[in-house]
Amino acid sequence: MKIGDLARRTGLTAHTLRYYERIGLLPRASRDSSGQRNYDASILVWIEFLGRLKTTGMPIRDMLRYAKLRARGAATEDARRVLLQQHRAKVQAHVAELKACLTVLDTKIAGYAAGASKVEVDDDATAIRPAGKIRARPARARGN
Amino acid sequence: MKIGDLARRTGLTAHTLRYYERIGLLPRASRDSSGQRNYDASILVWIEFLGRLKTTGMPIRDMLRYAKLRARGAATEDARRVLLQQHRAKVQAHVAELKACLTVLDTKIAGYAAGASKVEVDDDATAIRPAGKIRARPARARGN
DNA sequence: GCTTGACTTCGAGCGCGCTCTAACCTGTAG
DNA sequence: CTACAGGTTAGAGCGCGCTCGAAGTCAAGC
Repeated sequence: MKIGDLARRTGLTAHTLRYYERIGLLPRASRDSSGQRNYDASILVWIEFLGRLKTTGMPIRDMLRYAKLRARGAATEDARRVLLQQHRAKVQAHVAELKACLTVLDTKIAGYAAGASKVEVDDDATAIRPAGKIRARPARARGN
Repeated sequence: MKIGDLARRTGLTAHTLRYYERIGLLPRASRDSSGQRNYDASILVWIEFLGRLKTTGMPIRDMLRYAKLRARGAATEDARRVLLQQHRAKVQAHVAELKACLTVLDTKIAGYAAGASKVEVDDDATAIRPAGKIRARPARARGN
């Protein structure tokens, strides 16, 4: 499979696929006689999984850590499981947060629908600092 | 209330608060005799709401559209309701997507936990292109 | 008077995740 | 032989949402 086909199948652009290979998210694809990438269909599974991680908000650097563990084989399965479990917890927390926001949105929408310039809609007095986001600045540590 | 206090109360930095004012997300704060911003406590409600929008993934340019409608008063309530309803739908869809991803994660984690290098964990053959993301490039239209 | 700390404006810089351009190469159809 | 589609690389550029630095002002406390 050539890069254009893979692009069509995954919904990513060829540019993005090359970019992913460059940074190590995708393994270096084998090349044909004229240097063009030739993909095995099995890559689709991996790319889809990457898509899930991306959808759930995992930053590329973390996907990269996972990818590198994966590349090192079965010995890293524990580490990978831990990584996914931590990510899962974050996603779950985020879903809960979103649901809370949804009810706030619903309240506000209901206010607009019912009130029609009769109720003071802009002041629903909920407390600030909703879920303990204490501004712990991420500390920008790099180093793979 | 001075900007530092507001920063502490909201969890945003003073830098960010000034930035928000600059771009129009926050109304221009009144200044005291020496030019320092003096905030009314009512701003907290608005900032919290902005936080909800941000948490739910609304881009700043959309918050800006909402903020400008809000600034124009009660006549824009219909438009604001529509805007929030559209956003709500997106958020709900995103939550559904995340939940689907959670079950995928769970499957994979379970595979690692049970298998321990006995099952082939890296090939759960789910179909690619999970939720009809057809690569409609956003079309980058600017203009407020 | 002097230091300290919190504020002001303006504008540059950054991290992220792509996205695109330029210049070039290759295989196939007409 | 020519045209064209689609591939290659290296590297620059972009949109987003901040984040920070420089240089200056101001008020309070010692």
